Formats: sequence, C-alpha cells, structure tokens
Amino acid sequence: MTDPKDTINIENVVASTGIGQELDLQSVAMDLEGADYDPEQFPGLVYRTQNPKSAALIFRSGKIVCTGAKSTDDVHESLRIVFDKLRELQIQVNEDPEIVVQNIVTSADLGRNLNLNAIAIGLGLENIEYEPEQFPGLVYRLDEPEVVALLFGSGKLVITGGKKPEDAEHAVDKIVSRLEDLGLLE
Amino acid sequence: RLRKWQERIRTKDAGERNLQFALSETDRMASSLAIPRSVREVACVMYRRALDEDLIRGRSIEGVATSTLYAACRMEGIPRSLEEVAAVSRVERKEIGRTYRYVAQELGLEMEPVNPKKYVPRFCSELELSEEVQAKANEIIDTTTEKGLLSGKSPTGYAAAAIYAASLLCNEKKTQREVSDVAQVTEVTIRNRYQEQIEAMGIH
DNA sequence: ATTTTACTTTTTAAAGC
DNA sequence: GCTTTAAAAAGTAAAAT
Repeated sequence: MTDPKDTINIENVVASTGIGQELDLQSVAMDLEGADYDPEQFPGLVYRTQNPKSAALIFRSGKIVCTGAKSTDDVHESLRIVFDKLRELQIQVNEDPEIVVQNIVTSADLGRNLNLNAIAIGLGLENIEYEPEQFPGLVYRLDEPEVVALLFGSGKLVITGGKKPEDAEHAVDKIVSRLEDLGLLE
Repeated sequence: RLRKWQERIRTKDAGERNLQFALSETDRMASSLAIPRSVREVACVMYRRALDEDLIRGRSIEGVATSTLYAACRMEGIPRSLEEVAAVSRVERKEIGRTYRYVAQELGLEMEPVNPKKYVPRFCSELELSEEVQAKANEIIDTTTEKGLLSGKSPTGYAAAAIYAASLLCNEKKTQREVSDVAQVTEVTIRNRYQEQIEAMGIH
C-alpha cells in the first residue's frame, strides 16, 4: 500500500517580497524584455521567468508577488532572477529581501475511488460543500492545519491554503484517518 | 450609536420594501418554471429568513430570490437545475450558484446533493416517455450509482444519459439532441455518461 | 462524432477602483 | 467586490476538426 503521503506533490507556491524601493513601472516595462504592463487592467507588471518557471507581479511600491513555482527553493531562485534583472536596469534592490511564502498548493492521491455522497454525509453536511452541479470536487475545510482540501471521486485531492509543506502532510493524515474512521476508505 | 441605529432601521425598512419586489420576482420565476405554489411558499419563507439574518447585504435581491427558489425546489424534491432557473432570472448562473452556496451555508440548510432520479419524471414527461422508460432509467441510475459512477457528476447529465439509455432499451428511442434539449446539457455529456453507464450495466 | 480549448472550484499576496 | 498570476483536481461546455 502506497502511503498517500508519498504521493504528495507541490504544484504551486505563492510568495511575496519587496525590493524596498519605489518603481516607475512604465520605464521598467520599456526596458524589461517580456514584461507585460497594462495599468488600466491591473496595477502590477507581469514578468515571467523560464527556469524555474514562474510569474512575478511587480508593483509600483516595489512589492513583488511570485507565483507558479514548484517549490520554495524555486521561489527563491525565481526571485533572485527578478532581483538581478531589476539591478541590470540600475534599480537599487535590497541585499536579501525577506521572502514570505503565502500559499502552497499540493496534490495527492488516496489510491482508491471515493463515494463523495457518503463522505459528504459522513463528514457532516455542515462541514463540507459538495455541489457536483457546479464543481466535481468536495470542499473540506480543516481547522488544524488551516487548509482547504478538494476531494475527488478518483481519490485524488488538492490541498491549498497552507504556508509550509508540512501542512499538506498533516492535512492528508487527518483526512485519511477521518475517512478510515468513517469506514469510507475501502 | 444613534446614527448606527437609524441606519439599521433604514436598511431594515429598505429590506422590507424590497421584500415585496423579491416575492413578486419569485412568483414570476416560479410561474414560468411551473413550480407549485407550496414550493414558492418555502422559497419566500427562506428569503425572509435570509433578510432577517442580513444575508442580502452586498448581494442583489434578484440573486437571492433566485437562489432561494432554487434551494426550495431541491428541498421539496422537485429540483430545477441552475441552467433552468438562470433562464428565467436576470442574474447569471454563476452568481446564482455562489449565492445559493452562501445562503445554504449561512442558513444551515444542510442540503444533500440532488439525486438524479428526481429529474426523471419531469424530463420523461416532457419527452413523452412511458412509465416503463422511467422505471428503466431509475434502475440504471440506482445500479450505476451503487457501482460508484455518480461521484462528482452533474445530476442533470447523469439523469439525461440514463433516460437516453432507457429510451433505447425500451424501444422508445429519443435522440441525444432531444434529451439534451430538455435536460439542458450537451450531447457530449450525454454520450460520455451513457458510455460509462452502459458499460457498468453490462449492456452491449 | 471526437478533439481542443476554456471555464467551473480553492488558495494567496500585491494596488486601485 | 473586482481586476491579474499560477497550479492541481475532474466535469462540463463551446468550438473546431
């Protein structure tokens, strides 16, 4: 039996940081190759890195959001690239800006099909949201860790809202034991 | 604090005045969907509850009215799909769906997922299919659900596929197009669900 | 009739309307 | 509330082939 925890895979990491300097996005957009900037549509400038793949949203305040990375290491590497690109444009960037991970999206597999109808009743209709007419996944919010799980009929699931990789592991553990207690993981 | 009290009375009065509009809208939508009066009553009581618990703030009256009507139909066992209620509402499907989820959560309605069988009588009636086809469709739904095919699937598409399959088995064939029209789902969905159901039923 | 593209859900920061 | 970005899950829809 494969331990569901061994199937956990980080799919996306969102983090925020700042260079500690205000920016003239108009000129950055002119000089930075591949930059997308449309202030009418969104106040942030979009810059994509290729290796590792990610998208950085750069704001006038100098604050930056990095999303799309597959690990916290990739987030740091992506932002290192962004910082260097800005320095090439003669923009002052703090030495080691603090990078805060805001959200980690993970996928996992329980290894067996799930009867979402039974799980909805078992976990308690007041604790879940399951509207297959609107979305095929059952939404389960956990208090500890404070994450949201999306359970699917295939047994696969998505854990989102966590700030550290361990959050997903703890969440999977809790979900597995809850479903086992309910006798709904067979 | 006096200002806050006055504001609360003002909003409450506004809500009361708008209640008239909400109830007439509920009635208009219910009429065009041929929803029984008893269900309209349930919808109106639910709307009043939503108003009393201040759930309408930040949302459109029509959106809440449509959502409570949708919820009432499900509660009373004669569901209308979001597509169907959206067709007679001036609020789009997506907004009705999220407002419904919000109201259901806040009012603690504890709604169970819709059983596809609830759509069989109405859809079959619109297609002028016999009792035999209805019974067969219900049998297909029960059997395939027990085999775990229902998880995550839309109740309307599931019911539509079972009805299509049953109409073939009972020699009262309806085309996928005819069934998709009354069920408000695409032919592709009927085809996909139909294939799985037929396979699970062991019919070839 | 099948395939591709796109949207549904959840999460999260950012600045501005 | 909305706008934008990324990503997974699986179902449905619209459009293209």
